[in-house]
Amino acid sequence: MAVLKSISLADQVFEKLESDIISGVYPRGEVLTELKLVEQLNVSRTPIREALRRLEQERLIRDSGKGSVVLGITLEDLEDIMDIRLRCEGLAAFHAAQNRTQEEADRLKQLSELQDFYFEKGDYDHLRELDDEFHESIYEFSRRTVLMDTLGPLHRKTQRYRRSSYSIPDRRQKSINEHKAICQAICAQDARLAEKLVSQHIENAKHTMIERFSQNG
Amino acid sequence: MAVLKSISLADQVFEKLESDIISGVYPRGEVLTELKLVEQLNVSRTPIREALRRLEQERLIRDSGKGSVVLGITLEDLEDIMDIRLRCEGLAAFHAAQNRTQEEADRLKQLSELQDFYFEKGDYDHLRELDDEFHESIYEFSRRTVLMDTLGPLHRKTQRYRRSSYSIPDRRQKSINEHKAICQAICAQDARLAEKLVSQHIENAKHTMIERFSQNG
DNA sequence: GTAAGTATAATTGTATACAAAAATGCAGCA
DNA sequence: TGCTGCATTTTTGTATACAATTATACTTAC
Repeated sequence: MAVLKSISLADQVFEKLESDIISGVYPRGEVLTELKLVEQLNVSRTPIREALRRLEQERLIRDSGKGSVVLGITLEDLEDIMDIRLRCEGLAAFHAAQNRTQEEADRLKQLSELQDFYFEKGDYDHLRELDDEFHESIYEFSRRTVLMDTLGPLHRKTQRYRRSSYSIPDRRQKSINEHKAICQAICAQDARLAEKLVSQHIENAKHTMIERFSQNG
Repeated sequence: MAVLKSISLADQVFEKLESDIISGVYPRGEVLTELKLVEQLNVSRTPIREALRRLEQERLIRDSGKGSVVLGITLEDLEDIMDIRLRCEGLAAFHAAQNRTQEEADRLKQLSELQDFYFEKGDYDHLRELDDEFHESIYEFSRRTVLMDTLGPLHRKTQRYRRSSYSIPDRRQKSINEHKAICQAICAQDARLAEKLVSQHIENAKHTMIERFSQNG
């Protein structure tokens, strides 16, 4: 039978806090003390401390000497994150086009088709999840650990903003089409084209996000 | 009197291990167990565990279930690191040129002049330290936390390779001159020029490093 | 001699205990 | 009333204790 790997409490706490900070459950400026988290999460301080040290390393919180201050992702952060992705994510696509296996190419094609399906159905939550998986897959298929480890966390940090920008019908349609073109380039192992298309895709996504959030404040 | 901030054991352990892994004291593949580190470093498991979790987050080690396996920085990693810096460090310089204070401009000018001085003296260890500080200063002066937090760790991870490439006289001289030009652009608040010069500088540095290490293996 | 099984070691995960530092609050006194 | 000083509480840093799991080695039976 399949052995389910038990995930440690420390990992669970990290994942929960990371997700809650990125999604805004804990707003910027909120102070997290170890004791409060012990009560909220019903685990001892040890796994909580390990999770906090990792969150610090990701700059999602800052140690203030008296509790950890939530930093989260500001609009300026978002702008820089998208600037970095804009410049580097094409590189991941370049390597992915070169290093992908046939199974991985099929998987990408499948993801692209599923996006069409859920778009027709109007299931936009599912659509956004597929968007996440599409980009994470490109990192993974590049087989470059530095790119994966650099772009992965940056991508995850855009979650809250991405969710919102997916509510714009026009952008939604265009994004799906861009994914389709990227998928074709990677399947055809056209590394240069894949690189160029991904850069353009991120550029477009950046402008949509920034415009949307610059208004709302 | 000046109050010396006491650094926690966990931070000390992290800094020592990070430095030792990056510089190659612990070679790739070596297994670090908590108990061994307890004996070597004479601290309890708690601070050691916190340091290990942070090193994992930086992908300098990997948890194997039975000890932490040292990953370190491979030549492929170096190539990707330099590719990312090549694309993004100019952006940091762009913001630094716009956001620098007068004191920071002066500091940069001072660093550049010190490099001339130690070059004349033939003190190349000191020269490399100044190189480090020059680049870290640009990240800092950009006032962009995402860029600082992305480029800082990547830059630090090149340390071992950088040290060695500084032993090439020709590159040493050119590097100093490039720094001087970058410094002038930032002082003149010419953001576009600073961006371009930094990109070229990293490109040159990358080629020197890769060439040098591709031979030696 | 080999294999199986059991006892033992090693190792990590989690909780708790204890210490030190800093903040808080309260009481007493001017 | 307002301030000072001490006690209390809060909070983190560090060490240790205990549990669970897995690897190791030894012993015994065949």
